[in-house]
Amino acid sequence: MVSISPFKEFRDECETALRDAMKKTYPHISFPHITLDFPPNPEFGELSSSMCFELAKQTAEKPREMADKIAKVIDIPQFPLTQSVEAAGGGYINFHVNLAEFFRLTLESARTLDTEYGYVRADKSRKIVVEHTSVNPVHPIHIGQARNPVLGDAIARILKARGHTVFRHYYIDDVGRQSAVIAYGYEKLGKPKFEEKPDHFIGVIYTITSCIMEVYRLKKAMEQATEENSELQQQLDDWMSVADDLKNKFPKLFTQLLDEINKDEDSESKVNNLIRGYESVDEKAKQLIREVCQLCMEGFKETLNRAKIFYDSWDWESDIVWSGDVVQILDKLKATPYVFQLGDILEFDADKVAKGLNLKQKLGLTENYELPSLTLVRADGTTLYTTRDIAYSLWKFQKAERIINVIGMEQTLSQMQLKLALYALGYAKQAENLIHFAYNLVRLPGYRMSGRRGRYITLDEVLNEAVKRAYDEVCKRSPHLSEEEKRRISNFVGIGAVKYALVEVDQSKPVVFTWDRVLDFEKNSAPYIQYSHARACSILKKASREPTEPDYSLLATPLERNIVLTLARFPEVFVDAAESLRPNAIADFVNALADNFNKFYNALPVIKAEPPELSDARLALVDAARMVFRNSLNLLGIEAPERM
RNA sequence: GGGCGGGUAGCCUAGCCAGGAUAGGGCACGAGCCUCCUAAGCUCGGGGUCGUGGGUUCAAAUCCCACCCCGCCCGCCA
Repeated sequence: MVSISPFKEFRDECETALRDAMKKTYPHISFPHITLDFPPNPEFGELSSSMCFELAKQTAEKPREMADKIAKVIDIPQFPLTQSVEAAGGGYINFHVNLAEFFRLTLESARTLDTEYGYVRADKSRKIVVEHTSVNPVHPIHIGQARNPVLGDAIARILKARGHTVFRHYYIDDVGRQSAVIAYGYEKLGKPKFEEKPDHFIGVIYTITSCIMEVYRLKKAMEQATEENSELQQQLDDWMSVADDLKNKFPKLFTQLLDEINKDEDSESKVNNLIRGYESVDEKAKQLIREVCQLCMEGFKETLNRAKIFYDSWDWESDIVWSGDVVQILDKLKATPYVFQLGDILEFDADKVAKGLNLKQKLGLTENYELPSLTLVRADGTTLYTTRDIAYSLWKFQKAERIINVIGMEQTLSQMQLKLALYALGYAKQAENLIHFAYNLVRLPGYRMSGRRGRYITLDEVLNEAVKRAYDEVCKRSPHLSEEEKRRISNFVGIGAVKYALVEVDQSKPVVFTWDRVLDFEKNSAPYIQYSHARACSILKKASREPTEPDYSLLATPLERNIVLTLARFPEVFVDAAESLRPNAIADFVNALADNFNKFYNALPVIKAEPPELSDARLALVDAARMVFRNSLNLLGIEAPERM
């Protein structure tokens, strides 16, 4: 017999047993749902119910008396996976699994399903767009942003394994002010050719240009201020110190850009002209901005490919604008009662939608919280990011029935406004299927990373350092390997370590970046898990035989029990991770498996175990563990190596 | 001021949605383990007011209320 979810078979047995027993012993008591938990201690079995504590209220009995009665009437032979049932403690009902049967079911299921084991298909396969990364092409991807592609890629992989058709989209935000600033700087430098990685060079130009312009703007504002303004002064001081940094780091570029920008009477309006020109398909602006963005994107692709993160679609924001979709959506919005003119600008009344359609509770908002309105169109007629995102979202909904936007939690409000705009337009179904997967920031100790200020550690640097550190480790541990093999291993170890560190923590928690954290090659890290997988492979390779005559009743140690329970639960963990969008649940799970496996590895022989039936049973166990390591790591986009 | 998210040993973290038996791990620290399938490993040890105070409950890290601390958002930025 093969099960797609072995532990669930046992769980279902326990549930059926409890229902049957309740019918026999307490036919008149109603019990809406049966809860089964993992007991804290192996002596309490593998599943346990505390339902008697609750139900005892309806009888006059003590919970323990009820538990005794219920346990007594359960007909064990009817349940092949169940070894015994007993009442315990103050009123628990503990179920002990029939281990030999359970080993057989779990190991044979894994063996049969192999690359599919654990990947429980959803009842209904959906088309899902996962939009992730979408880093603006104005500076290299930094480690703060890198949490996005790693999480997004894992989510896409998990949903695909769940049986959905997943499209991974990258939204290239080339329409806003930032792209215009970098394009402006790039042109001022005479569209230089450069040797280094394009996104890195563009990041420098962007930061310097943006900084010079910011200093100008603030100085001007100070001059115009009638009285002393300490806030402005503070901002100016801040940017002046950024300018000093940049001048020291890039003296030639800085001076050159400063000179060129000085030649313009009003750099601000030049940039604004670019923004306007780009939106209205001015050929020169179009050519210039596309060129810069394209260059930067080449750099991104190089980095992301290296991290084994791929996309199905690269969506240019400008295409959405130029196609007329944005204007069309604006017209439709104007026809609703939720848009109003405020001076020269057009506003969207998000609160009115929430109130009018009675959505506040549904959106998790308190009734008296007033949602801020959203500016749709600037006084100069250009649109804003979220406005364009409305059109983009509807465009995505042409491809899929559900959209998951992997976007930082600082954009919660605008994502909410976006959703409300869909409601306002009458797309309630789409609005409900628009999911903001919000993740918390990655910070450097002491300060937040800032692209504009050039304060960041790039993903490239982190990957390089990780691979380098991994290389040193490989040389230390496996000096006999060929140079090529060492390089190959250090590559997947280093990159795996970085990805694992970013996916391991619950997405709602902030992560403070330290090298220590990311370059951890010990327990609770990708290398630790990869190593465990490699160990399993190594045993199987050395054994070089199939487990033809396993006797699962010989697997009697707690170490073996723990492994099989973990393996059997993988499908349930997977389903939860997929349904709740919690990739870190997979990371947690596979790390726990590695713990169990390494303890087993250390304590018990496999190949040399006697009798051969025990050796075969252990081989089957190791093989199943190998598959679950591999299948778990696949979900996280981390390589499962056969040796390292 | 309002909204959202977070607060679990020196540091990091799981468990919280669906309340149950002794709050799991990891790092760091101390003591051990390679004639034996890979020591990126294993064994043992100390280390906890689960932010604070109330409430609900037979039972609260978990649910409710209030408060405190940290972060983010409330822009004609994205």
